[in-house]
Amino acid sequence: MEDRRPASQRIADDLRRSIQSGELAAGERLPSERELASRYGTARNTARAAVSLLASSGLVVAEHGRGVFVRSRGPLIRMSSDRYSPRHHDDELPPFRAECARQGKLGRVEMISVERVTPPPDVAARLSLSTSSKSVIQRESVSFADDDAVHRVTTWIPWSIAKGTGLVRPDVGHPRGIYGVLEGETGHAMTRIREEVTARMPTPDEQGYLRLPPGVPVLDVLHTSLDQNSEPYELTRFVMRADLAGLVYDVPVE
Amino acid sequence: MEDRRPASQRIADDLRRSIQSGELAAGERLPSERELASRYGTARNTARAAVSLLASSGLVVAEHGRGVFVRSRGPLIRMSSDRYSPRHHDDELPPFRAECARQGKLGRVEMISVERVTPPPDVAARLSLSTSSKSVIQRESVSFADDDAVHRVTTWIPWSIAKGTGLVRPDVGHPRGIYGVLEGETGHAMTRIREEVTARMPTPDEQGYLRLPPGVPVLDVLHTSLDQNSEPYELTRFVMRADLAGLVYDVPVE
DNA sequence: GAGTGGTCTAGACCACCTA
DNA sequence: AGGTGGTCTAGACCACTCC
Repeated sequence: MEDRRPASQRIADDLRRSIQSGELAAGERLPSERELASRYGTARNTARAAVSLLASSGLVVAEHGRGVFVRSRGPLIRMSSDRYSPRHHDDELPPFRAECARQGKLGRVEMISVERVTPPPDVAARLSLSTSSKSVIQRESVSFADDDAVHRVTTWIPWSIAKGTGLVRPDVGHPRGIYGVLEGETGHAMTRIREEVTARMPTPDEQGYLRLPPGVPVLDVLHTSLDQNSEPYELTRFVMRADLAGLVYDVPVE
Repeated sequence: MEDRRPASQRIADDLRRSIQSGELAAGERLPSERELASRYGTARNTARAAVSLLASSGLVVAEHGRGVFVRSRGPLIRMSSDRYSPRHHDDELPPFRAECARQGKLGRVEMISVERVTPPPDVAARLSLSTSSKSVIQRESVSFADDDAVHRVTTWIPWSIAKGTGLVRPDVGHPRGIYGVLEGETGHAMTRIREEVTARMPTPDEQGYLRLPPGVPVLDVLHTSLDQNSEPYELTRFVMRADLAGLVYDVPVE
């Protein structure tokens, strides 16, 4: 009966197995830390270490005063590459809200700010701008599905393009949103997009405004729109909760 | 001089600030846990909790017996959507090794297994197969850049297609790899791809074979290849270290 | 009030690395 | 040998939730 593995890992492994086998179903409460400690004959801290291993890998979530619960993973909000397609120009709902509706959720977008700012270096580089002062309009918003913040969206448009359009104000007022304005009022039609996708753990402020439980990474998508001259005219960064949202690319092989 | 925040968080915040300001540069060692404890007048456990907060968000990495070090983040290995393009058919190096070379690294792929298996349900569904027994060939490999495991690749091909080709053996022996075989010997030409992208924390076995430090999420990409009849004929799952690799999609708006 | 997780203390011993 | 992180103990008090 050798047991070379540390007690905390043994407890964590036992719990993980119980979860994966379905013995502990999604939403169910784990034994309390004190219960685990006495059951395994360890100090409470040790049982607690085991639970926090599972928490930091996103398997369970602790609720203060209530217990530790198995996280449930529903279907993801899927941001598809065809969300910019002309096929969808006459849709009733914008892509995010349509996807939420498809899953029986209520989509909602909350505008945070619209400002003329100096672009961060990675943004300036992709828009072929010098990092000269206040050369872009920055629009920030947060998208919700049924009160869960799903992603934060930050859009940058060169001031030289956005100047004089409705894009400098929070309410856009165009049936097709900012892309409608960009095509209709400034003549930039989207012909290609380029999206650079990474994943990482959230920063503390992202944890804050997305209300992220520990152990949930974010998808970080840097989107560039190219116009009919293959020139970049708009950049958007999506920071998405990876446990609530995913990406789908459906593309031709060229 | 109010300090309502817990001491461990205060220490973590101070360290985070030092790192972000560059005061603690990438690769540098943090003060030891005992040093932090005495500096802040807390128990060692408290200082340790602070450090492990940073570790689980991927900012630092602990090395047993040596210290805790600020993680450096180099440029990512970028898997681009054009890696399947006919434009690259005559390239000297396959896409992964070419990308590594571009970054001065040595790319290498290690074959793990080639087996005839019963497909997992999500795979069977996308290949329009019943989950009947052993209906696919499964090929597994791990890709390395300079001794770092960057991603694990699992490919499934329906047995009805792979039967009788070189795909049932580990060494493929075609200049263009498995896609060359699929096009040349079975007549399935790739016309579209569909990639479903999510991110999550790794499972314990992924932590093992990718040698993942804590606090590093993985990108989980489920790739489907469609042939000239828009039928799926091959599926691949990439599980990628998100701190070493990213994705790039460069696609037309249709 | 009883039970839960959140934080903390002040020790201890072990495993690993550097010298 | 001495310093580092890894694990653990046996307590304590606090904050929150539920009844």
